[in-house]
Formats: sequence, structure tokens, C-alpha cells
Amino acid sequence: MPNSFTPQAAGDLNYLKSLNRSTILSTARRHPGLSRADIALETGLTKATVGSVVQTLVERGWLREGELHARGGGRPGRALYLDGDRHYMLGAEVGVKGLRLVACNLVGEILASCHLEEPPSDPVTTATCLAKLLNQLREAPAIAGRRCLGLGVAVPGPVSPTAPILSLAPNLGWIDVDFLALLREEPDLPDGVWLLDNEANAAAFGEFYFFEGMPPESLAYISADIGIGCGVVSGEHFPVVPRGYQGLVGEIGHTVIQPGGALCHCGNRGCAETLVSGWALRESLGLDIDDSLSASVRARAGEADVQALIQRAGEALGLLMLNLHHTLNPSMLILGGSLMWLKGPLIEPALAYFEAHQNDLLRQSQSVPIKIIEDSTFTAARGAAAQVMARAAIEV
Amino acid sequence: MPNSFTPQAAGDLNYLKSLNRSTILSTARRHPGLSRADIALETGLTKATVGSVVQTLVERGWLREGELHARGGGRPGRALYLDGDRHYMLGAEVGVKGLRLVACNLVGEILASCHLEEPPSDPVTTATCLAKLLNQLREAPAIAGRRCLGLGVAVPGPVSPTAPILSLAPNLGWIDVDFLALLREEPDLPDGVWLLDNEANAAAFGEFYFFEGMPPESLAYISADIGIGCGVVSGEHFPVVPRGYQGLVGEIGHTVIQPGGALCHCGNRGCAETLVSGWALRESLGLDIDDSLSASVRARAGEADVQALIQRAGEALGLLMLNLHHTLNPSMLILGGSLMWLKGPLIEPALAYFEAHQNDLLRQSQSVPIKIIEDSTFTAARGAAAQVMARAAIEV
DNA sequence: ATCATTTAGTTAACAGATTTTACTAACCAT
DNA sequence: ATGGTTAGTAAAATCTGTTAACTAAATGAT
Repeated sequence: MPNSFTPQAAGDLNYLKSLNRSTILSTARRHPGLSRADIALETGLTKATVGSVVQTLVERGWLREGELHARGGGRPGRALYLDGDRHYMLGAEVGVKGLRLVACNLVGEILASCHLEEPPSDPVTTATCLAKLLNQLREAPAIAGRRCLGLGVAVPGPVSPTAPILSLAPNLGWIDVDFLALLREEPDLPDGVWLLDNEANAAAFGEFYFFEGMPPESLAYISADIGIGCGVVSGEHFPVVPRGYQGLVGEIGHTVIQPGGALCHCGNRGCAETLVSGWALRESLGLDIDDSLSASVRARAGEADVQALIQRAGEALGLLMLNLHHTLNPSMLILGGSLMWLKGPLIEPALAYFEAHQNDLLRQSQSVPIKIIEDSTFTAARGAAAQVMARAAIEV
Repeated sequence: MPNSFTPQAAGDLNYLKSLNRSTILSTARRHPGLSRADIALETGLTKATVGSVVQTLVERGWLREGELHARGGGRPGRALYLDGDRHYMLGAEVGVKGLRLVACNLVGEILASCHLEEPPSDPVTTATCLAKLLNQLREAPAIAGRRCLGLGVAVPGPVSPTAPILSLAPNLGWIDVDFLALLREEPDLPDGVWLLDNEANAAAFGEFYFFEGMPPESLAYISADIGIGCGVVSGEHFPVVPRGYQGLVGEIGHTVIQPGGALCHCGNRGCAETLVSGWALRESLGLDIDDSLSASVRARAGEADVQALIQRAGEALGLLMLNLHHTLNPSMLILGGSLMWLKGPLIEPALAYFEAHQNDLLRQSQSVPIKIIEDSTFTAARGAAAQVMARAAIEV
């Protein structure tokens, strides 16, 4: 059952209808090609109910009928798929280094995208700029004739769990920004579901929602960028991103892993971010925020202290993964963010540390698959779009 | 909406009925004394629905009518309360140092309790012993005439999220024990809901479910005992304990907070448990597992190195609390477990560390209330009983 | 004391959801 | 072709919460 399906727990017949519609839709999403009868079996609903619900979902452009099943026996079932042709969602990421935008369809394919490599200034200017780019994106031919389900925006900082407000983005210098309100001031933007979420949460959600193949029970997406954060998702039909009381779930960059260590910009010593983050590594290498970290590291790859620095960062990342496993215990780990451009020299020590320090609690059980996203340019933006779809799907 | 309400997401009319009944019951639990009309307002259901549901809940002994409301205006409402007189739940903790048993009623009052201070040996003997004690407990006069809702058992180790099996209890030397199956072999035990859960999870659930006054949005219960673990709960009407993929959520004792530090029994170095746990402190003081830690510490309170040891343990606990806050972000922290007998010398450094290291991410928002349970003898057992009630309540 | 007013709670008719049951559709093996 | 099997649909039945009208019980003004 969904945790975030409706704000209140009690429900009427309308609610029940909507719940079952969403469940059927979700079943079709997670198992493409099932027939009505398969879905009935899978969900526990009757053929009659599934039949009538599927009919409305097809009419409204959420599902499409595919080929006939070819398993012997009686009458073959008609395969059902999410309809990728009649809707789209907008997703955007306001990143420290620029804006990234995507439009994608119900199966997670990116229909059009755009990125502007220019650090955002103040919220108002950024909103205006983003609105302009969004409207440009909507002109893309791949989108023509589709209905827009809404807009999701990912931001580099914790978002209040009770209101769509960015509490703090240290790397942008923004505090308590109601970014969606600013966007609403802009002309010509589409209606629909509007969402704001933390960048790591959005990315995690997207990777989970649009997972190719058998989706994991849960996953954590570690976003290793200027700062380091993490988003968690779990839940079969209605994936839930735990946010915690103040939206700090997954703020692992500020967990202390080296008491008395280097001073962090948060005021504490020994935060994970002092060892592994675009911020700390640039500082150690004497780079500016705009400099390319991976290029510099590659250029100085021969220097022993640079090697040691990256090695230490990798090990810290591995330690974070281990600690994450003992606190959030996801069934899969995904590594993303611009630090992945450092590739092997960072990633290998991280994986090695993680492997080498599996303790009794873990060794018993099967190991945790780890996926690395080398280019996560649009991961968060696409994830924000996925969140829009998930929300829109419960209203249909 | 509940996360653990039913295994499948789709629902029929029966499900809807059960959902609303549970929601009404939960509303009465969380706000004792509301009238039918108040509950209707609170849940969004109509007076008619609430009226009919309340009638059956009163008939079945879950709710009782109380006094008339005294607010001016029209006809006064009739206050409703959970009925503490017609049911009871059994809760038991299989602890490293012995067995603890309680029987409690729907409002969380302990009607009868029992504890045996003798370390459990093998699972079978322990099950036999526990069954005997449970049946003794059921003879208690305070229980006479009540219906038993079931039995919850708390154990000192992770429980598989998919089956009620204790995966690993290092301090008991138990591995993959199906303790409930062993209990089922014993004669004369009552029917009803049977549950097995980790001790910290059970304690956390109980503190949340039977919270006196306005319950927090979520809470984490840190169990500081021989080992150190943590349980998390959140969810208004249907509190959920996240368990993770392998039941390791909250196994914070094995998060590494001092890389290269002392060797832990899990094989790694620098686990939190090497700094703050009954196990590590006893080892440092040269004590046996059966010795009283708090007595020894009090006896040697004058020694500087003992003071320093406890101080360091307290600081490590504070650090754990801080890291917990940045990963699980509960709205309230509860400290329990036998280490709390060390009182001020342990607790004060922990609180001081936690206060002193609030960083920007936290300082913004309101501070986190911390509650200390000095005597948590029956906390986990009562929590297990609470879990039984929660489960039974959705079936009524 | 009586009456209007207000709120609480109940009752009966209603609308809407899923299920049940029966049916038709479509394929395969004999 | 025919029987067996599975997919999907249609109509009746069942059960849910809602709506609307009612009764019940208190307050306060007359």
C-alpha cells in the first residue's frame, strides 16, 4: 500500500477506484506486455474490474494494446503496454553548474532535452531563464500533439517535506526559496502536476521508476557532485522517497566519518564531504569552482599526492556506502554525479573498500548490486519527470 | 495511507471497510476523547459512516463511550476512548541477559509482567521456558476475562523483512532461528497475531504507538545495550518501521566512525560499537559479560581512565545521534537500553556533543527533542505487544 | 416555562464500486 | 468440425460510503 497515496488514511469509493486504477497502471508499467487476465492475477482484482479499468486507461492514452500472446492453450491474451505516444512530462534540474531540462514520455524515454552550462545566479533570474528554456523545449517536434502531465524541478539541497520549498542550497547561496512560486509568475508554462524535490531524491526516484528489467526492492542513489547527497526509494506500486522530518534523509555528506578531521563548510570537522566531494577535491587541488575537476586530475595523474587524494576520496566513498548499508539498507546502490567523471581512480577504491569491509551482518546475505552512472547529466531531471508521472498517474 | 496495511496494493470493498475502521480506531487512539462528529471531521468520513463503524467497534470491545463533552452550543458529543478492559496483548523480549514478558491493554498499560534474569541458552530450551512463563503470566488476575490479541516477540538481532526469522544474534550465538515456529510447538499458547521483530524496532514502535501526548512525526529509538542498534518509526495512522532489504535498517552499531580504529567483533575496525556498547566497555574494563557494568563504573568512578572511557563512549553516542539525524532524520530521538544505567557520565557528553555539533543543515530548523528512558526493562516487550495490537486492529 | 437555535447522532434512500455469474470470443488439438 | 481451454465482456448481485432527512439533547432568549 502506498505511503504517499493520499494525505488522509480514510477513503471512499472514489478513492478505491483511483487506487485500483493506479495499481493496474503500475502493474502494466512494471511488467510490460501483461494481458488483462495476467493483471487480474497479479493484482488480485477480478477480470471484470481489470477489463473496465483498462478500457478507460486505453481511452485516456495511458495504456495501449500490443500484440497477441503466443502461449498455447485457449484464447490468447492481448499484451498491454504503457502508451509512450500521448503524454509527456517536463523535468528540470537547477544544478550548481547550470540548468538541465528534459521532456520524457511514460516509458522514461527522453523526447527532447537541453542544458545550459551557466551557474544560476539569483532565484528570480533563474526562474525566468528556466521558463524560457522550458517553453523552447516544448516546441520540439517529438512533443507535438502530446498532453503535458506537469513539471518537476530538482534542486541541490533539502526540500521541506511539508511544502515544496528549497530550505537551503549552500552551493547556490539560496535559502528558503519557493522556486515553483517564482516559476508560476512566468508566462505560458503548462498546467498539471508541479513538483519540487531534492536532486538526489529525484534521481533515485527516476532510476527506480524507470528501471529496466526486474526492479530492485529498494535503491539508494548516491549523488557525488559539488556536495554529496543520497536519495532512497522503495515501494512496489507506489514508490516512496523517505524524506524525514526536515527533509534531511540521505544528507550523508555531513555524516562525520573522521572525528577531528578537516573543517567542513558546515562548521563541523570530519564530515564525509571534506574527503569526497567536488568542493573538497577542488580545494585540495587549488582549483576554482568552475574548473573541470576531471580534466585537472587527468592532467596531474602522475603526481603521487594527487593519486593519494583521489584514492582517499574513493575509500571515503566506499565507507559511506557501507554506512549507508547499515542505516538505510537498500537492495541496490547507484553511484552518480559529476564525480563519476573521475572514473576508475575514484570508483575502484570505493568498490574495493566496500567489498573488503563487508562484515558478518552482510556477508550472510546476498551482496548488493552496485550500478555506476557515468554520465548523469539528465538523471535528476528525468527523475523529476518520473515523479510528475507517478503523481499524475494516481489522478489519471 | 499505510505502507504495511496489506501486501498488495489493489483493494476491494472489504479492504475499504477495514481501512476506514482502522483509521477511525487509530484516530480514537491518537486523540482520546473525540466524539463521533469530531472523528468524522478529522478523518473526512461522514457522520453516518463513523457512527456505524463506532457502533461495531464498541460492540467488539475496542472502543468505549465516555463522558459527555461540555462545550456550549448544541447537543454535546459523547467522548470515545480505546477500551482498555476487554483485550490484552502479550509481548516478550528474548534479551542477552534474560527474558522479559508483559501483558498490556489497548492503551499500553502493563497489566502484568515478569522477567527472568538468566541468559538464554539454545533456541529450543528458550522457547520452552518462554512458553511456560507466558502461560504463567496469563494466569494473572488483571487479565482474567479478556481476549488475547496475540503475541509479539522481540529479539536482539536483525529479522528478515520477508519472513519472521531471526537472521543473526551474535550475542546469543543464534543464526537463522525461526523462533515462532519453536514456540508453536509448545502447548496451550493463545492464538491470534504472532510477530517477531528486532528489539530496537519493537521498542521504537511501542514508544511511538503508545506515545503520551502529541506524538512526533517520526522517531528513532537508540538501543544501547550489549550491542547498539536503532529502530525507526513514522506514519500517522499506520506507523511503519522501515526494515530495508535485509532487515539491517538502523544497525548503526556497525557504522564506521573511526576508520582504522579498534577491531570490532564483526571483523571491521572503528565500528561505533567499539566505542560505545556494553560489549566494548566491559572489555575495556576487564569485566565479564555477566558483571554489572554500571556498578563497576560507579565503583571505579574516581579513576581518570574510566572517566575518560565513559566520556569517549558518550561522545561516540552523540556522534551516532548526529549521523542518524543526517541519514534517517527522525523528529524525535529516544535513548534506551541498559547503558542508560550509566546515567550522567555517559548521557551528558552525548547530549553535549549532539548540541555542539549541530550544523547549518540543522540549526535552521527546530531542534530535535531527545527523551531518555532510564529503565527500559520492558520497553521492547511492550513494543512487541504494541505491534500485535496494530496488526490486530486492521482486522478487528 | 417555552421556543428557536445549534450541534450530535441515527435512519433510509441513493450512487457507485467490485464481485459473481453467465456468456461470448478466439485459439488449439483431436 | 468439435471439444477443451483461456481471454474478455455483460448483467445482476452485493456491499460500501454518501446524501438528505430525521430525531436527540443541550443552550439561550423570550
